[in-house]
Amino acid sequence: MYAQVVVDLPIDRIFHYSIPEGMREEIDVGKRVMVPFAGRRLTGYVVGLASRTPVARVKEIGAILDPFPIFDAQMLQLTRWMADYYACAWGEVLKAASPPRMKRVKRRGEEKSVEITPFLIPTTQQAEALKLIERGLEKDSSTTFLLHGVTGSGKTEVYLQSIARVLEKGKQAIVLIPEISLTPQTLERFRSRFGGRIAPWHSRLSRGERFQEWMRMREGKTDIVVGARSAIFAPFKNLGLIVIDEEHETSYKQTESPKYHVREVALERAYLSGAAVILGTATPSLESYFQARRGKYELAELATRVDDKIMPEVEIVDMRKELTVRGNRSIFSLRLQHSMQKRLDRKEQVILFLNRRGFSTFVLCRKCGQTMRCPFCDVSFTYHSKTGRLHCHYCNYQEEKPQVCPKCQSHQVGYLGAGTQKVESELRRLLPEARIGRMDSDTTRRKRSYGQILSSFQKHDIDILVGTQMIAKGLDFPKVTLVGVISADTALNLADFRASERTFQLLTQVAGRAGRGDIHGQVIIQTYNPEHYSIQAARLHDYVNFYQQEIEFRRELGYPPFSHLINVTLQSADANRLRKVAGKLGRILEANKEEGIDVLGPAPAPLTRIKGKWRWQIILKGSRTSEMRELLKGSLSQLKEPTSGRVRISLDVDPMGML
DNA sequence: AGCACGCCGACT
DNA sequence: GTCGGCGTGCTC
Repeated sequence: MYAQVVVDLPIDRIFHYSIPEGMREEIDVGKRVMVPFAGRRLTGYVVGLASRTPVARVKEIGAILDPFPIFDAQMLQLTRWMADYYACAWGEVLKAASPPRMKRVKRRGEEKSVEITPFLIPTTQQAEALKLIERGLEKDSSTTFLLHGVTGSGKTEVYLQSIARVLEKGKQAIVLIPEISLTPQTLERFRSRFGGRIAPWHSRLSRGERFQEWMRMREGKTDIVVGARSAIFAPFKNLGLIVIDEEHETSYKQTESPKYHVREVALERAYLSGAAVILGTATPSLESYFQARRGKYELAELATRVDDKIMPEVEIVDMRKELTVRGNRSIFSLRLQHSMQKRLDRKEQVILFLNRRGFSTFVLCRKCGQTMRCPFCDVSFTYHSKTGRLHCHYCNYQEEKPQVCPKCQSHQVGYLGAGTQKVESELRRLLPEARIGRMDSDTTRRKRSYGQILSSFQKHDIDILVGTQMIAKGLDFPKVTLVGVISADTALNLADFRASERTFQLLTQVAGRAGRGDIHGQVIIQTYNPEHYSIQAARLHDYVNFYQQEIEFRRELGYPPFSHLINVTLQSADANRLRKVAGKLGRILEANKEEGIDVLGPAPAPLTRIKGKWRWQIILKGSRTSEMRELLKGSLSQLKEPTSGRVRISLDVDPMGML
């Protein structure tokens, strides 16, 4: 007997090992093993057993690491599919899908008893969505539902009641939510309906807790996992439903290898196990809505908020006119200033959103025009008032702020472009009586500060909360009646085919924070692009309108969902060699490619240098990823022989952006 | 990924 | 003459 083993390295191959006498009984497919490999000891995964081996000299397995298989046949199939689709090694995927190893198992204490709250009576729209979903749950084959519901329309209630149906049938459910919204409050909402049958799964769990939860799932002591991306690998045997909340979130794509998108993995797992999938969002990704339109997904709509709360009123302020017509130099338009004052007078709360942290987003010499840039990255420095220094947001390098221009020695160093720190300080000047809080990755660096800021906002110890991305999603504070977007243009100006989509999603999500209580909400969006369709559609809360314009743009340029992209990034400290290698790979790809595949580039990446490494990229565009992967595989092996070394090449299948 | 082997430049 | 840079290939 020989074990077919995949190792924990980026080598997509199977290696054979002999099984020592004492391990014959214990060895099994799906268990982890310790194996000798090129003079090292590595973790391996047994993916098969064979009576013969094609290899002349095999080594012996060192140890068996699991008392029972951690992967069943279906999970092996799923992970193998991922390795193929994302062009990475099986071992990397298996590693990402593995529970932690535990030496000794501690029993955990008393189950906390939880009060079970009853299900709410669904609204007419929720009832219709549920009826549709229930029909899908009856089937043995997998169905995907796109639950398109405006912010505040009660999508969670639909999830909860769908899950209840699944449990009734003796099946299990996976609920995926973005890490950022995986708060104790969210978990509580699920716990209060399903009690101890919930397993939480997020990055703040310790190894022991993770292992414990994993065991409880495997042993059938829990039926529902609520967690971030990697919860998709939950060891349920009879999976009935996968819910992906905020389906459009970019954080569902893993940024490190294996660079998988959990939505695609979920669809594949659901297909293998005959489970249903619910993709819930107020702003579907273009891909998902496109699939719903062409009948691949079933579309369920929740068009109004629960209790018929009306959507907030969205006003757009044209910042081009602010200075020229109204003589206002402030980062706050007069309209926003007046509205904030009014809300404060009425003892209501305000959220101000700006997707850039720091004080000034660039520093330049007003005399010679020199901008202060990170010496290691191709980005301008951000000035932080907290430290009084220049920070690079890509490599964390910091410098003292210059007293004089390093190029021309002029004293006229200017600080331009506002970040959240600047918004906060300007706000203190403008509204000295207001209590102001700020929430961005600088103020939430300490573990508990995220919850602390939110709870003081909840208690109304804060009147105005200034923040980045992280305040755009999911927050539900009834006293927030005004949301101000300081600049809608930051995402729009990126050289990325998803710029409009991101902008629309972000604006819609932030706008959804307003008017969740009894008072009608108001949203003010400041922009230099007031006519842009993603801004106009957000103003009208009109997803379909946005979709129709954006899908035309994608169709014309052949971008997703009309094609797939593979982003090939080449990195090196040696700029010249990098350019040569990139050029060579580009020529090989051009020469080998077949009809229907476009090779874009090679070109310097949008961020030409990060942490001292230069970056070039080639983008493959085509309708069949399998052909594109074949082309890459062949071309990379041709490139291997004469050059390479010093140049690192990484692949990203279905990248979220071009950056 | 890491580590060994092997081939060309500058050094006690 | 050797030491050591890195480019290349292999790992059951």
